Amino acid sequence: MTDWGVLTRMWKLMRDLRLEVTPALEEMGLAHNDHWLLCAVDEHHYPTEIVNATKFPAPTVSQMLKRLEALGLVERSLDKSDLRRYRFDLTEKGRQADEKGRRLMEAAVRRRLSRLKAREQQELIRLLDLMVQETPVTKE
Amino acid sequence: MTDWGVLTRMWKLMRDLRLEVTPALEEMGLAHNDHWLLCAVDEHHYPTEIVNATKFPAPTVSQMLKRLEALGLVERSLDKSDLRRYRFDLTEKGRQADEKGRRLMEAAVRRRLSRLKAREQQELIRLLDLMVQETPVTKE
DNA sequence: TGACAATAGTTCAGGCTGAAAGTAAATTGC
DNA sequence: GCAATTTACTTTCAGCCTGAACTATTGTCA
Repeated sequence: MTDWGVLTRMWKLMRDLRLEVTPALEEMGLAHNDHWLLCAVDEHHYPTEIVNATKFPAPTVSQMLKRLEALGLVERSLDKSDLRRYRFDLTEKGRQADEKGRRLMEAAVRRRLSRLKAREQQELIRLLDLMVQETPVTKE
Repeated sequence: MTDWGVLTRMWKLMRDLRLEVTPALEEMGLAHNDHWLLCAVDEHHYPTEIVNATKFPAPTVSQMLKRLEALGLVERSLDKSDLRRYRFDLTEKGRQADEKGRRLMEAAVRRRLSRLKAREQQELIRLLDLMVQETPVTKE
């Protein structure tokens, strides 16, 4: 069945990409998901927004931010206009880690994606895009 | 850049599929990766083979098998010809859980895949297949 | 045969994840 | 103005995951 075929192939692909990239990320002190968080902090500066963007559970984000803060990759500051809120920003070190992680991951993808012709790459993106769209939540 | 685009889309897709399917799997007492293990046990009956097939670390497989055994989904038996080895098989209950999990995951994929035309679905599989092929390991 | 290496799998300790509960500030409604 | 509710985020705790070290059995070869 096509459904199963697509699922297993994607699963293997993501798994293998992760296996390729994890050792290098670990040398930087990053757990495998940390890089996605850095990306999120780069454009969403508040925990709630980061939760919405990444769909990681709130406590996970809280812990990750605490850890990344301890590593000096993100910086926490109080929002004077609403004392419940913390603002987070990438530090210079954080920006570099983000850059480097991103290059690593891109390189891993490119090794595989380069097997496709340019037109096929475009087509792949288009098809993935169709699938990524939100499915309307069905109520019960 | 195309590489990044493909990566982020696939990441989101897998994440969302997982979020959709996890609650139902949890009701069955399964953690999010357990289903892949059941699939593996269905055709590879020894831990070492399961490690190779899934690329989960050996201790992970060991723990998962112990847990699934406690749930009555897999069955452990000693290999008389090599006392270091254990053989694992799905129980009837395990086969049913495998079936059910698979139907759940297929349904989740189908909801998204059905947005593509039949020919596009075939094309997607073909492109994914090209990417999944093992990259020869570069020695240093 | 008997020492040494290789193989199969497990145990353990520590880190990551996430549901539930907690704290603190802001907002709402009377 | 002030109790009740909402919002923002954190802490707690239990469970899953995994690298390192371990046990037990088999294979090798002198």
